[in-house]
Amino acid sequence: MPELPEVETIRRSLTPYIVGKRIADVEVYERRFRQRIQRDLEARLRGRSFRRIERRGKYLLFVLDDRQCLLLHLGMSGSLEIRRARDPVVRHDHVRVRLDGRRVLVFNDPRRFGLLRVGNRRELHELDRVGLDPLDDDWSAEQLRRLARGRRRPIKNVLMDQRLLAGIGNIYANEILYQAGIRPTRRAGSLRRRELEALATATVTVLGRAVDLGGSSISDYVDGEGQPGNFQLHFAVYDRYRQPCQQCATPIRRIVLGGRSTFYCPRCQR
DNA sequence: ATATGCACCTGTGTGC
DNA sequence: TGCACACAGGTGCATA
Repeated sequence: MPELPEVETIRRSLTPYIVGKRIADVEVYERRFRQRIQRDLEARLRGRSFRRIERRGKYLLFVLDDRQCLLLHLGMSGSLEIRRARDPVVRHDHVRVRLDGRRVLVFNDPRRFGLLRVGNRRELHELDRVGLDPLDDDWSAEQLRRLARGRRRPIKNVLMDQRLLAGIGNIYANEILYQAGIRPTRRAGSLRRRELEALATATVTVLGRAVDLGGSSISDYVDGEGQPGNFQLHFAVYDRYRQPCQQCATPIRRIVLGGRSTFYCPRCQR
């Protein structure tokens, strides 16, 4: 579910509830994830305080006061929400972090594709493999050119490769390519300088706009306060198979690329 | 280097 | 109603 804009929205919405707060207690109800939740996760968290929340691509990093960090990935269906400590535990609530007082941070994940792990930064090697963040200040067409040069893969696959660019998933790859007027199947290495510039710009504008709108809520995504996002109201192509392109009215096409549904306008994207 | 398929899971929508 | 099936925001691995 969550891509960069949703993860960033969650990060921002949780920050005021989390930063400076002490962890009064931790309850784990389910450890069977793709990567099993550590046996001593509760012990490592209990009594610690949160310094800040960082984001790297689709990962959230909760920095604690003892050089340890809680690394979290929401996978396909994960959510993080602040609730009242007395609220009932519901289906697929797997971890509850009780903050002092009446609040609790709840990790809920029906499909259990998420990841939750405590360690110091060098132990969290998942982060070694995440690429450039397109919302960082140093992101540029020049950077994108380096990533695309010589590659024969479709540009959409390059955008979604987390080792190259961090944070872009299926929704935003489709939307960014539409905004840039580039067909998802184009070989990355074949893009002209002007196209790469348009693509680098589209990356920033689309992701930025999505963050401003609180991300996309298709069926179930909500931020840390339970609020849905609104970017789904502005999809140009994603999930719009056969619907008219908003610029030229040509029906949107759907193909499969890298096993993922891919949507584009055959007229506006060349 | 790259492409494909599958595995990991549950939930939802569709057609019969 | 029930059932089978396709598909879903992600990632990692095995195989070609």
